[in-house]
Amino acid sequence: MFDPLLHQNIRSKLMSLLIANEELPFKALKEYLEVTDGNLSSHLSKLEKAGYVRIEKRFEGKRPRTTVHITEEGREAFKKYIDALKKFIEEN
Amino acid sequence: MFDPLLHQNIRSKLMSLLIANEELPFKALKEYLEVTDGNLSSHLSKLEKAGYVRIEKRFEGKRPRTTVHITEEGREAFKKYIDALKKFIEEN
DNA sequence: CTATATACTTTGCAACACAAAGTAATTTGC
DNA sequence: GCAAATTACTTTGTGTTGCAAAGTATATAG
Repeated sequence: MFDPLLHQNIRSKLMSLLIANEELPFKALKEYLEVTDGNLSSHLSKLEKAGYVRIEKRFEGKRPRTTVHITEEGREAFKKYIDALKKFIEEN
Repeated sequence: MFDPLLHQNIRSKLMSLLIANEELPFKALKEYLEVTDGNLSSHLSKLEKAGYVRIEKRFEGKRPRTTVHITEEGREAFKKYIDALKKFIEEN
């Protein structure tokens, strides 16, 4: 079984972006993924709830600045997911 | 974007089985995939509606015998999907 | 000082994934 | 030989998802 949290279009790409970039702002993710604000927000909540990402809210001057970071748990889960995909591909 | 019809746990494996076996009976699929009848039935309908599989109902003696076959369209879609996965993996 | 923009979150809803119940024929036990 | 269990599915019901639209709150522009 592929981790159902990661075997999903937006979330698999989101995690991939977070692996490559230690810290990504909400807006950047939104643009890379071409999703609406609400959609991204709900996917992030789901990943956060699972402990795969950490969401950091701080202020830059007076504007809110939400950045997303992958956690160790998220990194491991993603690695496992990629390994499962590799195995799947080898069989096909 | 991964084909959302194929980027799903049960359906990606189902299609993989159909690629490897020219014809598979309902029951065999059910056992390989470890799903309930209803769940398999609905996934098959979805794939059939998309033109990815052909569902053949014939009688073996007097018992209904439903077998599932991949279509040319399904084969192509799966190939594209696998290629997309490969690309994704190479980047990760 | 109203109007537009930025940066999100909450709400609402259609589509989805799944199991449980239903249907129909068929074989088994007594 | 007929009730009970099995085979082979389909339909129904329901909680969960995925998504966009609307909402909130502050900030900048005209």
